[in-house]
Amino acid sequence: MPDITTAIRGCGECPIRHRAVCARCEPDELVELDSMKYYRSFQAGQTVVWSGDKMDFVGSVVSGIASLTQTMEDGRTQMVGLLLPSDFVGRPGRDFAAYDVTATTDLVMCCFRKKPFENLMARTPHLAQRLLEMTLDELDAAREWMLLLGRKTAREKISSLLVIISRRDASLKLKETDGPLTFDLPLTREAMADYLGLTLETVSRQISALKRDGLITLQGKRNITVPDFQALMAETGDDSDGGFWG
Amino acid sequence: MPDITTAIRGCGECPIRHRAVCARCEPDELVELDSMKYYRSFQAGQTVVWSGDKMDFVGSVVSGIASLTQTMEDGRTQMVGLLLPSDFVGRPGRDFAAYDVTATTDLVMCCFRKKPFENLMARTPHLAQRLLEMTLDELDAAREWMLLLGRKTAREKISSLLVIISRRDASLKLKETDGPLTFDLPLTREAMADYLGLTLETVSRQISALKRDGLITLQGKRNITVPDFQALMAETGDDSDGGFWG
DNA sequence: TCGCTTTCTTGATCTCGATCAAAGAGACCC
DNA sequence: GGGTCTCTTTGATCGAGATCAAGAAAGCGA
Repeated sequence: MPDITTAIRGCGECPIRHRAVCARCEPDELVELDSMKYYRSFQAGQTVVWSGDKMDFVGSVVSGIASLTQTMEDGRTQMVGLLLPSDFVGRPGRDFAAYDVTATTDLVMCCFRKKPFENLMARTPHLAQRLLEMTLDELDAAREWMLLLGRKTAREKISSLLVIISRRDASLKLKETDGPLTFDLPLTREAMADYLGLTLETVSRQISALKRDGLITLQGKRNITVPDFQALMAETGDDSDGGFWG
Repeated sequence: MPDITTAIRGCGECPIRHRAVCARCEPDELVELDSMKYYRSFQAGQTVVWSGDKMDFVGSVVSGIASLTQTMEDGRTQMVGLLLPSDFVGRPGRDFAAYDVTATTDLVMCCFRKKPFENLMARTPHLAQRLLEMTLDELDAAREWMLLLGRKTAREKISSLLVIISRRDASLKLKETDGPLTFDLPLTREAMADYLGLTLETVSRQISALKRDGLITLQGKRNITVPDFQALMAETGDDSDGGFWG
């Protein structure tokens, strides 16, 4: 059982972009495991690292969801990755974060101090191969997303996102895929918009439209039921066989 | 010096999606190097592999440019990667192509037969680490492109593409970056549109607009001069320091 | 040189999603 | 309960880029 040797709590404001002024970014909790790794937990909405900041660790998600986002000077933002449990973040050999990493839900990460991790990698050939596998998967996902961002309509984008989330949820629960499927959206409308390259109003309207058309039903704002998965799939524009995400 | 032991000229049908109309796909030339690798050359426009086809090799670009594209059932296409000399394509451990790979210009590839290559990888730890590096670079590029596809305007997209191409061209020629910069576009308007998530008409209009505004001049359709690189950069929406592509 | 094809440009119009604006629905606190 | 958040929905309008439609320019083979 890990021993809590440190617990830090920070504070202040978080003005996006001009981060020099940001005094409280990471009121998180830190749990020391050994000389190489430690757990850190974040509440939903907290920032793990800012793009460009020094990042002296790599890590993987233990529980919860984190997002990678890029922001332009004028504030336009695009989510470029969603990190689920077991996903890896950080680049051995690079000292600065390339993206903003944010906790989308409550989040626990297992962090490895960079130097020891790099040493481990040099000693363990299998580790690089495993990371290569994972990175290639991420690259495939990123390219799938490029098709979505570049060519899909708003309705197709929303449907695709719902399909992906419900698929993942179903696989976690090991449920059969026929019959109604119910799950919670782990993202706000705004986060969905940032992921899909839309505005939050359009996201809201398209969700309402899918509801109106009987493709989904809502309980509250975040809980979604898909009565006919195939029907929703047909709205995504993807091959019916499921393609990459299948 | 490699010995030409085989020279094949291939052909047939291409039954992927609606490609049945395609009568001749890969009239390429093959140059055997050794039991593990060989060269193949393609003319501009030829297809290296179709998405979903069996792919019993991995390879890297020797000269020319290849593109990775994804196509939806109704024909919408999105380019998801541009392969420049030294770039790698194919995934060890996967037997089928995930994307259409097309020669954008005349192209020479160095192909490695998959099995021997996988054996080599198992024996050579450094190889996986090198591939990991390259894949992480591609992932960064893909994510940069996601921001472009999701959030940039048509003018910003075109400017970004021109900046990337001119940067690469300048670095190949080892020219100083101040002063006018001249280069040939290696892509048709349609290919640019597929890369940028636009239509070819919009690409054409935006290029005309940049010309009208004095940011570029054209000699013919493909040869572009950038009189003031910083001015063009300012149109991309990116940080002035160049960010990832710098 | 003359077609013929491919590539590119430009114009007119339309539409989907953005933008601007307001109000509803919860959650939380006092 | 009221007050004040944040998140979400919905309406009205606008505009960037798509679509439809001609042509122009360039390349190429006969």
